[in-house]
Amino acid sequence: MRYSRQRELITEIIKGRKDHPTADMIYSTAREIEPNISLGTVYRNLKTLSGDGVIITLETVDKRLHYDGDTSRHSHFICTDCGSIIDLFRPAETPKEIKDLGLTVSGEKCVYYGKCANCKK
Amino acid sequence: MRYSRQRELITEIIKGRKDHPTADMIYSTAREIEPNISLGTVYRNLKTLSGDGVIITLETVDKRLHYDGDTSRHSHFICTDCGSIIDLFRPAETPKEIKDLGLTVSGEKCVYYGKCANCKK
DNA sequence: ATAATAATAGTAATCATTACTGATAAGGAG
DNA sequence: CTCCTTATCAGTAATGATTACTATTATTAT
Repeated sequence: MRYSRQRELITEIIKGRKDHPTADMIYSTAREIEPNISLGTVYRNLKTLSGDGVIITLETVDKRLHYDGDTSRHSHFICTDCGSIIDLFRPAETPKEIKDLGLTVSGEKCVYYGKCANCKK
Repeated sequence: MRYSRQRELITEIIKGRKDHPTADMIYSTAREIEPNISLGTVYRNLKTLSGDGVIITLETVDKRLHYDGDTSRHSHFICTDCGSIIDLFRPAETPKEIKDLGLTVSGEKCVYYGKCANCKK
């Protein structure tokens, strides 16, 4: 894979934030630094980076993909009221059932839904 | 909510199968019994049924929504080679961290990715 | 420096899902 | 049972995130 200034920028943007931005959010941030960067370029590189395990892709309740620069094993909580995504850094252990079924796990996405502390009031 | 023959049929179809069909798959099955049923009707009712907790909506790796008639608490394994979805009926327990953060869980979606026994050969 | 070809910018196309509209039918009131 | 209100429907158009395409640019091995 060749170096590209655009991919470098996109990677920096995702790694530099602790939330879970969409392609569009990354695109608008990228344009502040690289005004001619194309939305297609953002999408293409997000896909590449995700495929290479540099970032993580999250399918949430809205129909857009969200990206996470933190590739350490962790889960997510999504508030069904305000939509905020909260990291859970102490995820549950992988079900033993998987071993019994002869499956090999390469990744996991655990999302819990409910109300965050703020929205409970 | 009023009764409708169409919603009844859609519910029966989902509850009657053990896989995780898309709206389109449900639509084509429904048309065999109710030839004039509309795709929009299928989508509208799937959304309603999901909102009422009668069925579960799954966001998978392909970009279409899959539906699960089994609402008991369980997780899923998705084979990244063949795309098959396997039920895991002994899911991991919910992370204790959630309680510490003051979050209330109403639902969860845990998906594990990897290779199924068949594709490992 | 040059050639080969990844990667890009800009734009068009795709396609799952949603919205819209006039017609139909569920089901409560009289 | 008949009428009326309005949820639901069939059919079709619109939406919008993502992908595909193409001529151009830029990386990197030789």
